[in-house]
Amino acid sequence: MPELPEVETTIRAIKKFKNQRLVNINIYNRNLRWEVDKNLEEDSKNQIVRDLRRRAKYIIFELDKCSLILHLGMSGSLRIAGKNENFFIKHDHIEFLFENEKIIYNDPRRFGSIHLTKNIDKHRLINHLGPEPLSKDFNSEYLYNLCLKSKTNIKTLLMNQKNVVGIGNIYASEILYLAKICPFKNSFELTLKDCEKIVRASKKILNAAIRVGGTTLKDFYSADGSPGYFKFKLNVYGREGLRCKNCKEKIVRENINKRATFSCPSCQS
DNA sequence: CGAAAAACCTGGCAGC
DNA sequence: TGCTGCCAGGTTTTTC
Repeated sequence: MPELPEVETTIRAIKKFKNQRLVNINIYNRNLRWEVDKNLEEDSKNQIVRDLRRRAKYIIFELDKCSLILHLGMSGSLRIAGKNENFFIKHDHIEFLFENEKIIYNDPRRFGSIHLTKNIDKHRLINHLGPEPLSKDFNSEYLYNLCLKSKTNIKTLLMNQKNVVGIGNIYASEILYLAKICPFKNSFELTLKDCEKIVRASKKILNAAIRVGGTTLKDFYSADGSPGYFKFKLNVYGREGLRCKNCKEKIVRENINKRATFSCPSCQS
């Protein structure tokens, strides 16, 4: 479910666990995207959370001696509960126990993952990632150079985490609509000006989504239980057949790499 | 090498 | 009320 804004929203909701002691971890199902390491609980328990941050779509707990890397996959979410609350929901897989409360990881499709590492920058899930879209490293010159070298379409390029992180299927459509670029456009045909529009649209859309707590289509909720309201600001995603808010043309839905892709055939070229 | 397709899972929904 | 097939917010692995 979660793209950058949803992960960022989740992290903000659990930020209060920074400087708290991670007393222990309970794992009820080790069969996630990858099997959870046997030593993970033992090697991470009884340490202070020194920092709690996001890298790409990963949630990272910086502990005293190591880092925990958590990914929510397509359907994962966190929720906060009282330490002694024993209210289990189907697909609860992991509990992070703190002094007074716990964080529960739930994930129906089990595309998520958890890893423990001593050197996070060298970890295989982290070391190949591109720049953060909200950083200065993601700028029009950078994107333009990538576009020149790539043979694929611009939507696929934007969703490739080696190029830029955090952009998934929903926000890719929204960003390209705002930038007035057709998602099927060959990246090598884009101009520097086009790249500038895409970079600006990316930052604008992601920031706007973070501001309202992400996008809740059906099952995304922040760790404090609140939904995201960006659904009401979506311009194209899920709006096939409806009128473009700009030109009144009908929004179309097409597939790129088997993923639903939404655009206005009149505004985007 | 890069790009496309398959793979990992469960649940919900449309259609028969 | 089943059953089948398809779709879903992601990313790695395999294949071409």
